[in-house]
Amino acid sequence: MVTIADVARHAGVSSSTVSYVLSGKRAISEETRQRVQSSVRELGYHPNAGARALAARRSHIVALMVPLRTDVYVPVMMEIAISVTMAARQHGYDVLLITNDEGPDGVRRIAGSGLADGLIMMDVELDDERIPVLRSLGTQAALIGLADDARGLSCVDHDFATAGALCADHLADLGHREVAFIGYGSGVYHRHAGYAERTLTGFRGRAEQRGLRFLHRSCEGTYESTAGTLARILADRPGTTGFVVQNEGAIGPLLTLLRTSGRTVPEDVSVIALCQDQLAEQFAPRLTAVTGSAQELGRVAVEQIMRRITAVNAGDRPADDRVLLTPVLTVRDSTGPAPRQS
Amino acid sequence: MVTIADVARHAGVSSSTVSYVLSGKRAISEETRQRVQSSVRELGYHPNAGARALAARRSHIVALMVPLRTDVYVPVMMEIAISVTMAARQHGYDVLLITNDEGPDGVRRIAGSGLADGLIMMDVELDDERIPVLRSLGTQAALIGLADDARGLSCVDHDFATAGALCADHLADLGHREVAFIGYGSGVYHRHAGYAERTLTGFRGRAEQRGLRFLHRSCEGTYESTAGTLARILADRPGTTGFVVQNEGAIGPLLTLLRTSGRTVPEDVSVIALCQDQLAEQFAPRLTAVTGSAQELGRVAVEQIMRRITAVNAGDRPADDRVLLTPVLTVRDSTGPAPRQS
DNA sequence: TCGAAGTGTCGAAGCGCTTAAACAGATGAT
DNA sequence: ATCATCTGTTTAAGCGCTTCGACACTTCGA
Repeated sequence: MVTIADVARHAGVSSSTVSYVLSGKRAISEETRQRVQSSVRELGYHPNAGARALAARRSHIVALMVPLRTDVYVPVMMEIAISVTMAARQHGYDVLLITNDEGPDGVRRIAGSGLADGLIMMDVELDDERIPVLRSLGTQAALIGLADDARGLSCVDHDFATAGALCADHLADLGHREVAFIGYGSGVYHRHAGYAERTLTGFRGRAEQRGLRFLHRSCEGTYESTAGTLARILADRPGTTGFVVQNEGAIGPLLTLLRTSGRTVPEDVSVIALCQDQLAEQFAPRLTAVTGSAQELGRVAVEQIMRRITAVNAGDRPADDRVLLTPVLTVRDSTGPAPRQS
Repeated sequence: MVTIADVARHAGVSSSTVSYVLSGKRAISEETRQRVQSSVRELGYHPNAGARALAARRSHIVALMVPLRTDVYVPVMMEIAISVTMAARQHGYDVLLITNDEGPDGVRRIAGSGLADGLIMMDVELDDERIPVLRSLGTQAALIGLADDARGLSCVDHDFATAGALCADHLADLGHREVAFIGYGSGVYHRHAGYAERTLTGFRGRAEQRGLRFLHRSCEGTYESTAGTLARILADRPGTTGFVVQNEGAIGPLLTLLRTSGRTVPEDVSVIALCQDQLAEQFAPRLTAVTGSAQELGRVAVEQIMRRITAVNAGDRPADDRVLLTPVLTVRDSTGPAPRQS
């Protein structure tokens, strides 16, 4: 193993000089810097992470707490995890993966051991028991999602209310009058009312403004439950011509069911999905969809946590921050003008 | 921050005694142990990770290198990542997430800095350039997937050949004579011939044994490409009554296409998917599928890496290990007896 | 009764790094 | 010429933990 002392010897300087070259925390003459850097390269030196963490009291690691649940669309979580990892690397940080099931004790463990300098939490519940722990330990954290009480932390999320509103606008613009919103199963609403409810609220508000008659039905995302949901909608409102689908699992079944019931998309009914573009492109017809970038979510969370860590390190109190990312509606082949009244 | 010295003072012993209580590496009287442990609890002591890593030369972290690619079914990767994390926790280990794009330098960085005691690599290519680096650095590693040359490492994977064979057997048992295998896009075959080719080989071998006429067509997994693939199959072999689908993205489109072309599943044609049970259950009809457990994959990889780390720590040479997990065929509603000759 | 072996605990060195403080030498103002 | 200032480098003190060897005490066989 190559140590900083080896590099120092090789470059003919003291080890503190090597340290200062690497951290840039003191002025070093150009000539010395060059010499040290080439020694570093030549010897293949990598600072020992443990020693660095111990001496500097910073681990250069952020922890990412991911949910175990599978009712949220999993590829999105993976995309976030990966974008967090890559964004963190840009700052010289690595990412430690922690599962949600460790709960508040997990937070205590990570903070207590100094394993991570900060924490990014996904799938935060509105009244999450980890949040008070975070606050009492003074641990720096960024949430992906919104918490009830976000004092002492930074948050980032999609602007789901706007996403819902965009759906309502698009259908109204196309002349639809009766529309249905197919949401998540009731579990999701009860738990982290976050995105599910915010989308619905945004949709409802705009739908009312635009004079749309609308229906909201929750749906578990299986074929059977989608069939049941659709049957109820069509029984209650036979004139429904527009569908907004939030549950990714319900999309495929819905399209199949509409087809078998003799309804053509988009001539007879329009369908908008709230899902990733990649998924929207996979169906036939390709779906008009409203999406926010999952990558961006991860990137912003990393920026937030880095800003907090930097502030603390400079002796400042980190500023709380709250970012909502604006979603985008992409028109594809599943939405069209409302059919003429029959 | 609570240190080991605080605990020692509180319990009225020396800090080395506390250390031995916690590690169990020396005999400690029952009475002292109790006293120390209750001090630990009372003070909420967590050993400082950096100091521990520095002194013991073990970080208690394993790195998990995940692919950036999205052509592999993403939820499976997430499931593996999570099961790795949870299994590692059982051994007192945490998991560091590294993206594939760091390549061999990533391996050097992790090994050189002592950040991780071992490495679990997913999505290994047959002739992966990280493997020689691993070997030259003496880094302990476990692969999820099989490499060309696995000397010096442990591997675990599904037994895809058996999975393919199970598909052939099931269709043959049901009396089908002409079957088609819908594989991945050609990129997957060229890159990590691993699972794609092994499945196909297993299928082909058994199909020949059982006297099945079969066709293999690659497919990108989009609606359009599935449509093209199916059209070609039906043009080349109009009598095809059995389908094996490996590309998860092609499943939905295939079912839709079969339906629109007037073929009923399973009365006219049988469909077997090579995919997770969860996904297989989502379609209508629910699909007969062959699967191995992704969780088990992660668990075994962790066991392997732990065994290697323990061996190295004891001064032994770690034994190479290679595990293939046996897949299971679950019969559901998408396969049935071959239709009578018309 | 004595030495050997075993048991339980402690002291202290050291893991590889960061960083405050000291220091040497050059530069400039007086 | 003298002192203050600045620049670039070194010295040395830890960071909190593990672990080796030492030590005190008990137990046991001869």
